[in-house]
Amino acid sequence: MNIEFKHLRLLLAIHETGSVLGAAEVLNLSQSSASHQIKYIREQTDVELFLPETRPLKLSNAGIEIVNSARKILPEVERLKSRISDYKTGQIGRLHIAIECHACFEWLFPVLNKFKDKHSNVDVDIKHGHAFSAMSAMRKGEIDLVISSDPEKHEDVDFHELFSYEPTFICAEKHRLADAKFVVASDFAREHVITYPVPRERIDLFSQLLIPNDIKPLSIREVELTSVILMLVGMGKGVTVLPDWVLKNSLDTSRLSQKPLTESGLRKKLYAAVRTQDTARPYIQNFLDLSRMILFS
Amino acid sequence: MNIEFKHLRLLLAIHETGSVLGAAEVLNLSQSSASHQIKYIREQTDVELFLPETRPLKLSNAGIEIVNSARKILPEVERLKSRISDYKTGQIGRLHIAIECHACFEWLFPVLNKFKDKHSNVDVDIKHGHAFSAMSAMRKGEIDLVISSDPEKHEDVDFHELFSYEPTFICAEKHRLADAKFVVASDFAREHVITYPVPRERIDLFSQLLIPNDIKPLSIREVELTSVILMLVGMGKGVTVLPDWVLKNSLDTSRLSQKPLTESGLRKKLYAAVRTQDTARPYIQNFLDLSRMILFS
DNA sequence: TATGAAATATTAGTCTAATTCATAATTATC
DNA sequence: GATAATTATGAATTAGACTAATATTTCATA
Repeated sequence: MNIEFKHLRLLLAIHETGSVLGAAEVLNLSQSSASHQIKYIREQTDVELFLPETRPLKLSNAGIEIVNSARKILPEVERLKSRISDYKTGQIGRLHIAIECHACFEWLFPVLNKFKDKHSNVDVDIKHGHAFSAMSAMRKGEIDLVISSDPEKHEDVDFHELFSYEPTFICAEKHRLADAKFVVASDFAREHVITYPVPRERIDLFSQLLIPNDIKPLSIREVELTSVILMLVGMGKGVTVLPDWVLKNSLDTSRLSQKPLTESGLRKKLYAAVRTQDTARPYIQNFLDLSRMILFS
Repeated sequence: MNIEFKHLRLLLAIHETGSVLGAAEVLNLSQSSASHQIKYIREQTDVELFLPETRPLKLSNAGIEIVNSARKILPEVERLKSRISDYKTGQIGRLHIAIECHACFEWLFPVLNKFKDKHSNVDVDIKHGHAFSAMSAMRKGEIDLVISSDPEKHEDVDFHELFSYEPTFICAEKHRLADAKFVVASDFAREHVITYPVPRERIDLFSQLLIPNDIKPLSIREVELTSVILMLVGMGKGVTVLPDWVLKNSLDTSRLSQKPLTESGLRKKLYAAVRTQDTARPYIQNFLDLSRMILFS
């Protein structure tokens, strides 16, 4: 037994207009075509669809069954079509984000708050557990955007530059390095370092300075929250390296001193990676715009 | 934008098998056909359905939207098909009954009780408010079966004989007519008649005896319930005429006397009218069988 | 970076089936 | 009973769905 959407639409239209001719007009069909379709449905279902000799044409109980189903099915199809349209215009969608850069939470949260105002129908989430494989997870469709500081080349992935930042040395204001013009790698050999509990290679201080220069700090203490790191540093429990923007949003910077790393200072860029097929999506573009602006607002 | 059931089925199969080829095999399609269909869907929707370079093939967020809709729509279609099948085999259906004969409730209720045991999925109901127009209401599809004692000729309606019955005179056992061999029309001129609150023409006593002979009883009292009529008759408040079967089911017949009407007795037949297109339906036949047997069980 | 195997895309041709026009049949209405 | 309106049918046309053959792409080896 084969039934198509058009048959459901036709029966529904007949039910509503009370005639085959009227239904045909509503559906922009010829009367003949409508008649043929009805014949086809009868052949397929082998039930009487109408009551004989009634005008306006009335449906039999079996016909009513079909119309009832049509009333469930057809709106669902229309809903699907409009969801596809909404998807194209970027009104709906999914934005599941993975961040490789731990300090990025500091600016990501305000960005997402603004984002949600505009795109209430976009499913926003921050996904953990993709630390190493964020890029391949994105290519597999598990996540939609990766915040990363080192772009990789992939056919199907676009890297969008967000902004550049400076990893800076931070210590207590009474620290021995608080008055230095800048800090170099060897300085860390005498320091207790406080940093995030993530692999060393993903921390600027290590990847940019300590590993290349083969320097080991006196100790490394791992702390999850940026504000707690700053508090410990302020108490003189150690020093840290964080992006320059972090102190901008910190409540209490009075007891902290911020210095460039190396004489010329370090520079890093932050990127948002999205699938090429998603790059043009309006809400993606909006996310990029918001991210680029957030540090200057 | 046009989407057909087959497209939903295909995307669902691709999602489940993880490849176009696998989906094509499941759906008994050639690989080429499946590929063409995908192309068509992409043209229609203008969205990317899949993530590039993933094996097993993964759906994009838009593709997932479609699959989600497919999971709602396709089962609904299957449900419709199986309802149509059930309808053909008589497992489901509607049996909305109108009765012209008021006393028929007496045997109709037990019939329907038995009927419901066998046909739990048939929507059974007794419809009032069609007293005059029951036949045309049935032809319009508002009801499905009419219990009637006078068949009319209609192209699209079948009358099925149920059983014949005898309208009989009933009075209290100490009534002056309690010992008569039979009762004739003129006898009623001296009687208080108790009957149903329905138009006279639809009451056997009037249509068969009193109207043809132009006889008027002393009074007419209208009572809804058969058992109450019998009680009043038993108390000597009047006499009545009811089908012979009524006393069979009555609890207390001891104080009542039952007599034929006219020397030869009256004979009437009861019919069930159904639309011709419904006559062959299994549950209709079963209803007819049960009705024919009920008075002899 | 070649190479072969597997999966997907494309092309062109065939065939089925949907639509339409013209017309017939039916039904309603006066 | 005649006429108008509606529905059904037949034949021709058109559209489009399927397949086979082939090309292309992708993947995993070497």
